[in-house]
Amino acid sequence: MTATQELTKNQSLVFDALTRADGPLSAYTILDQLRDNGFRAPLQVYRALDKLLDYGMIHRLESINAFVACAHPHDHSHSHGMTAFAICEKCGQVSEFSDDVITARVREWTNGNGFKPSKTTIEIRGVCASCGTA
Amino acid sequence: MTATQELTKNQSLVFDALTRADGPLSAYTILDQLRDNGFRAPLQVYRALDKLLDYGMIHRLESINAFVACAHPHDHSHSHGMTAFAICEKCGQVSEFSDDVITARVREWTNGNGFKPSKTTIEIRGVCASCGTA
DNA sequence: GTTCGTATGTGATGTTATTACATTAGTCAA
DNA sequence: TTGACTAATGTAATAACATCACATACGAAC
Repeated sequence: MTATQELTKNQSLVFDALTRADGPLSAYTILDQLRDNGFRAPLQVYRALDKLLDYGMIHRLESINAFVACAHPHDHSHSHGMTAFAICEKCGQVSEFSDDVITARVREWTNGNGFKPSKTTIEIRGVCASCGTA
Repeated sequence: MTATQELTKNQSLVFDALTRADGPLSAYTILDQLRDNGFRAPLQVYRALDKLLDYGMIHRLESINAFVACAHPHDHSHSHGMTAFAICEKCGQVSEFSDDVITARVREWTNGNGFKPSKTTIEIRGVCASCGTA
């Protein structure tokens, strides 16, 4: 995988839709946005999303069944760590961060218990600073 | 809420189903198991699940859309901390644990960013020790 | 140009969750 | 006891999320 991944037409369309958006989008929202580009079926979206997830260009937010463009596309600092997400339930904004201490601590548990992790999800739902003071 | 929560008939049936199970169950699996007890519609299950979640007697596993009975029903040690789950993708077994360091670290981030958390999800998917050596 | 792997198109289906509305059962006060 | 209120339940329909199965197109390698 190179710095800038070569994307197919559908993958580009889906990635652009997520990049344009100011927050996470559901697969069906993406589908609706891309109807004018010839998208007809959910699978067109899901297949593109799968690849983009593979490439590490987007994230899936498990707790809200939505997808978001990676906030740090050029930053490989957390490529070996876990990424955590704070999701505002008021405005939908997502903050992405990674924490070495949490990563280490999770790895301690998995090592200690013989568990081979493949994907770790850390999602905090709540109310962001802007919405909390408003 | 007392030590032992008073449950309604449907709540008891759903809770018992989850307690009997040796792993997480989807809402529709629970529904199927309770057909003989008069369950007909998803809502009967979802309503009971909502209450049981409220009472802290069960957990929802966001990454696999399933529910599991709390592994430490009489242990209030992690009632103020976050609960993490290791989910084996081979056998479905779920290990539940809580970690004060992770809890503290997450709280540091939320405090530092003015984020008011309501629910935090930590789920590790992978292969458990038993399945890894098999 | 044939073969092969990858990407795409399309319809149908499977799975998870909620909305809307009707009914039942228990509690409490007048 | 009645009425009013609240919680729980029953049921049908629908919404939201995801995959399967199969057909077609496209590009690279030989």
